[in-house]
Amino acid sequence: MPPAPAGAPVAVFAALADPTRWQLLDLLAEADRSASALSRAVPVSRSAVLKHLAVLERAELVGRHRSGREVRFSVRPERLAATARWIEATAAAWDTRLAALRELAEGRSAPGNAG
Amino acid sequence: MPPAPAGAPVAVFAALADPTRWQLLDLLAEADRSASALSRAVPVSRSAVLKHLAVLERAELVGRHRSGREVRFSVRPERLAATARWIEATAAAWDTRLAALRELAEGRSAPGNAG
DNA sequence: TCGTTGTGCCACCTTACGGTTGCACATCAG
DNA sequence: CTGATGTGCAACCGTAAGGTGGCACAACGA
Repeated sequence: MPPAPAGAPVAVFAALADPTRWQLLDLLAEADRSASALSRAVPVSRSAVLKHLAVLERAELVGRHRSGREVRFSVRPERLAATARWIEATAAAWDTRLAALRELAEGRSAPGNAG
Repeated sequence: MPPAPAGAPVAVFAALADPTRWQLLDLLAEADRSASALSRAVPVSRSAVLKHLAVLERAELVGRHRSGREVRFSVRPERLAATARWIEATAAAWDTRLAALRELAEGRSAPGNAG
């Protein structure tokens, strides 16, 4: 159990914090696409799409691979799964603290041996 | 299983996308504190702390309760746990798609019966 | 070859975000 | 009452983020 969320995957959260980026992830979850193809499916320009893709790539949420003259992007589920696990552990840590507090409030003056 | 991440908890991700906010969550995970107390523990002003808390509160990651003239803030693990579950499901959906694709690449022309 | 489509990048604009200071008002301790 | 501390705003500031258009060059198709 992680005692304290010292180094949170902030880059991943930041990447996930934009609705347009989720649109792109949505599209990429269906099928790999190029930046140009994506820009035709979302209401922003290719340049904007490219920037979003760069953010997602830095967060390791998407990958790229050439296919002829095209550059296809694809989702990377592992990073997302790892983040989910990390969050879960953090939530559990919070919960543990609150449960201990609740125990005190119950009136059980000596909850075992904690100092 | 969610077929597609249509409505992602973007507010939560945005709230989690700032290191200072994580500092505050860290502190609050230890014990409930007031905005003033928090501002003494982090290198930013009380106003900045207040703004961060407002963001976290909107994302339902923290809660508040008065204690005399003070307003104490506390972490809310459920929202975080729910987000973890949501991410997990999304990652699983991505993984499923990629696994199906991989199956095709394997050469198994008829992957069971999927349409 | 020539047109079309895609990439890679740059300069630019606008707004939201993280941060600050400042002040009026409430509340607790002496 | 008085001082100290805390809350609740509001005004303001600098920077980065999201978005745009444009252009040169590469690669595929007829």
